[in-house]
Amino acid sequence: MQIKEKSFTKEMELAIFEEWKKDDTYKFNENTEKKVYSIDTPPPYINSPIHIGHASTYIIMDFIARYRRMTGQEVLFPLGLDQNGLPIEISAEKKYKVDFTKLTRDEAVGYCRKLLDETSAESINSFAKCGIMFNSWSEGEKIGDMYQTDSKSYRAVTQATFIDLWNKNLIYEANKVVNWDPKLQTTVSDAEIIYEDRPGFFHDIVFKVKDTNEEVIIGTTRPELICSCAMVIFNPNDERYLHLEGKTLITPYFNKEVPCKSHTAAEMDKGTGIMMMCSYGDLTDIRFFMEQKLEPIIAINKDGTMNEKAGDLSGLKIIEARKKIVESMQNSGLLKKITPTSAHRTPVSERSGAAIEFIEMQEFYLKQLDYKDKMMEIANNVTIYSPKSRQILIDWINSISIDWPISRRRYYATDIPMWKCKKCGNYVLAEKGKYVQPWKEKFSGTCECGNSDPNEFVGETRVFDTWFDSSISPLYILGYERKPEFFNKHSPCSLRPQGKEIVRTWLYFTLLKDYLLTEKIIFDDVWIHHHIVDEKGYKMSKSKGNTIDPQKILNQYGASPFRIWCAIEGNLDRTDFRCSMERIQSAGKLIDKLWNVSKFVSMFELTQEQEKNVEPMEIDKWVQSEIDKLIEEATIGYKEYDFHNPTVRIINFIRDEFASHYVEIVKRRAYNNDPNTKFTESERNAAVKTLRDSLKTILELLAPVNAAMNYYIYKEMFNENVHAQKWPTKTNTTSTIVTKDLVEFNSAIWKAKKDATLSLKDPVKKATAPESLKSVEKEIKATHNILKLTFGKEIIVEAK
RNA sequence: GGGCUCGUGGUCUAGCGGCUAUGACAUCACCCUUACAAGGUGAGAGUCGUCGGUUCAAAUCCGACCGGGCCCACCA
Repeated sequence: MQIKEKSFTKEMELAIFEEWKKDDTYKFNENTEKKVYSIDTPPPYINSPIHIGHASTYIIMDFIARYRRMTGQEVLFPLGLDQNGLPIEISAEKKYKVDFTKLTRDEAVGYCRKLLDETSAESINSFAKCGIMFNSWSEGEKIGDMYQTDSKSYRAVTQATFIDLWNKNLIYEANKVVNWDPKLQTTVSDAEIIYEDRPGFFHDIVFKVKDTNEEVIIGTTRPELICSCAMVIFNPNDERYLHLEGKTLITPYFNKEVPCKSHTAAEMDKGTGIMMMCSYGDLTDIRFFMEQKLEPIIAINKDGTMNEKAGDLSGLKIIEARKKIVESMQNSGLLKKITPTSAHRTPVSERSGAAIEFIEMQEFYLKQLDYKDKMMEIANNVTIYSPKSRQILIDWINSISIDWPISRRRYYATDIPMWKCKKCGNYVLAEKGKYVQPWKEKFSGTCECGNSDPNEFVGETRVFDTWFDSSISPLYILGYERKPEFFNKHSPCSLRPQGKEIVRTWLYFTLLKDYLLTEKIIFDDVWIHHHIVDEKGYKMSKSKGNTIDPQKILNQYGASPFRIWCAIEGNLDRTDFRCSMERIQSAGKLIDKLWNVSKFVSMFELTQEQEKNVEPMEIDKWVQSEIDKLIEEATIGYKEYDFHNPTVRIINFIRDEFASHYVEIVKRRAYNNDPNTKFTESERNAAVKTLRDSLKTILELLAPVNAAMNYYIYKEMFNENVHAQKWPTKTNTTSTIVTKDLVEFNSAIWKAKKDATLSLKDPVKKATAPESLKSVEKEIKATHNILKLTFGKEIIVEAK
């Protein structure tokens, strides 16, 4: 069919996306004999609409999926939605203006469900509008179906992995100092802590030496912790305090005796140079207490209030307690002065913004310290694109110092599947395969001690860290626990695509947990992407107001320019993309050429009879040999997740070689209606066949990126689905024409005509072309209307 | 504070020891040419972040510094 439309519009595109949703091409066939290429797509949080960073990275994943499908692989490209954890709860609390700590658990869970129902449709729709084709758009149990991490099925698998790890003796419960978020009332992992510069104040308070009554001024930022002070230290080189070595000091306000020692942890130029060690103001304190084998005095409760250890500060919140003790000490002269510190690095909960407190809690841990060497080996062996990102993972593994705390005291997450036997105090586990909620379900079974009375078991109320769920996504999508045969046949997962900022969380935890469960490196390849930043190179954030809504781009330009932009802007695995509407818009113009040249080529068709009667000329072989180079570059590039260089090459080829030179030269042969230059029927047919074959290959090569337009053209011209085609292979054609000679000669003619203010149709008096173009003599003479054409070393053009 | 990473015409990008540094977008000039004015042809625009070093030769290797980003960290 001939293409008539002036241009490819976003309306045509939307119609195609709707067609695709019904197209079996993208569905996943569980019983396939093909090699499976599985993509562990990052399940996005859908508590807010997807932003431009999501859109861009999923578009690149769609490139990968489309390319792999064409190479003959069965592509597993499922859509997952992450619906567990604190972000969901916080969004729900905000949106419905409720406080979960004041609700029943069922009510809290209800609000989360409500939020998720209201927001998920919008996100899913945005993906579709980008032309991203997942295997499925509805939730289900089949491989490739959309999944949600809060579904019964997913949670059952999460629970099963816990049961397995518990039985492997890899999980233990321990009373340890944890990072406590007093606002959310939960333990948080190191990965969920950020450090903020917050203003602080040194409070110079007065300690007294026990026997001499000498006053010692100590600077502290946490005066409310005086009650838990267990020692005072100064630097061994600090002559101001050397005489205090081994003395006993009396704390102010609480009048408790504490030892005074020299220790290198104290720095001479910080504060007053002498410091009190409390349990626990910060991580220094924790390490110090462990080192000195000091008994901690925990004075802060889980809810961020002081307890009875703090004397009359008991019951007050930390800030209130600080205020009270400061006022009181000021009045009694125990506090000399307050000076602001330079910005004070404060550990803050990433999710809630509350300052982290360090308290002791009973939590479950997954062993990871024992596996650091193994993890390092895995980090060194998994294939990472770009290889430079490997270092992020290695650095993180090196810095791990505690086991992974996997339990949380929140509501909307996977429930820990166990009960405690009231009789013997041991834990009993749920059976694998079914999602259980021990906090509202009774245990039916028998404890090792013989207890089988359902009322004699206490259901666990804690839930899992959200990374405990997300870290099994590659297992889940490959049917782990649910379809063991499929899983065994098709694991490990082919690709993990993800952002560099979650290497230490999602990537690390997945490699760790899935190794502990399967003893495999769970991924063949890991593709780590950088970020979409604003025009000036700054990170986009809602608070800065520099975010770009992908809907705006899609509504204004459609998906095609955006997809092209994702490819041509650079390699996202190596660099950030600066997002500008202007550049996205102009990216769209780059492929107008493909549309127009397709319109031209579609004017020519051959009958079956004519197809047999072709005699390629040298220029036909030349364009074929150039396309061979493109095939090679695209194949190598795409395989290594480089869509940038091949796309730029293909687009440039279409315009600078194919349209400008090949099409210009053969169009007279294709029309073959110039009485002065007649071609034979088989020469004419060769032109048409080469035009059509070349375009066909070009469309195939660019199909992963320019998915919709190429689909449209291909269907019109060749009546097939380009995305279901076999990836093109080289024809190994050779040509005597030197590309550079051809391009330079044509350019010289065009320039000469322009300089002589001639029309392109006007004749050229005489010209000398490079020797390698001798085989195209007839055609270049006709193309440029050259009256006298000779060949030599140098290009000479005499226009008039 | 430490580690990693990036820094190439106005903007983005290729190159990662060796011809006059690749290409795009934007800018300017001219041009309707049997696909294309949402186009074509051509032009201008860069001391390859800065400063040193290695080399016959450096955008490319090394060091220091500056700037962006990510990650980590015990400053009372």
